Amino acid sequence: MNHQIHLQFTSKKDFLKSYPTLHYDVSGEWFIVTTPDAKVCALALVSFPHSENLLNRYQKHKLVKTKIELPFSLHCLLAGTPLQQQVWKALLEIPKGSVWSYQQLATHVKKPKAVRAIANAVGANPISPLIPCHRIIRNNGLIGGYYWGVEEKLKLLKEEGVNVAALKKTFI
DNA sequence: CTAAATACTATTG
DNA sequence: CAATAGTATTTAG
Repeated sequence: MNHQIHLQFTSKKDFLKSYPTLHYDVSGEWFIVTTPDAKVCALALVSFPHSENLLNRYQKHKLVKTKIELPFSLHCLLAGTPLQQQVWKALLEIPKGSVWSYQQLATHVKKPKAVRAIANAVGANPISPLIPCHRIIRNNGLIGGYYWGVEEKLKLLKEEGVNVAALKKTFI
């Protein structure tokens, strides 16, 4: 997945106003939602357990099944609350191979006590394949939740060279 | 506006 | 360990 990523943020309200209609399709292993002008709004693996839930999120929009091909350069348009946008941007700054706790992430966005809300924002991100949300773990070394399952999360971390065993010192 | 919910954390027993 | 209260923010009603 060596795509080039352009991120663009918008509020949910504006998003609905600007794009009452969305396109979606399954392209290869990707389940993909875009705007009519080919900006990616959501991306998930088709193996995603609740891929219909993803569409649920856009229930206020008109959803049209269209043939979509995944371009090399991804222009993403993410609709979210200010906090979510902040969190998602911060996630992209996490260097490969390192893991952050929710606490660190919260501190990074200057809201050290909002960990719980931050966790919410992390989980709400619609393009988990692009945003390294798997690099976030709980403070005590436990692996928190993951949309695609904890196993997948661990696998991704391992591939990035993270010493997973050291993380779960108190786990299992 | 209010109440419920949260992919968390720190503090108890 | 487990239960619980506490925290900030989003969502739903």
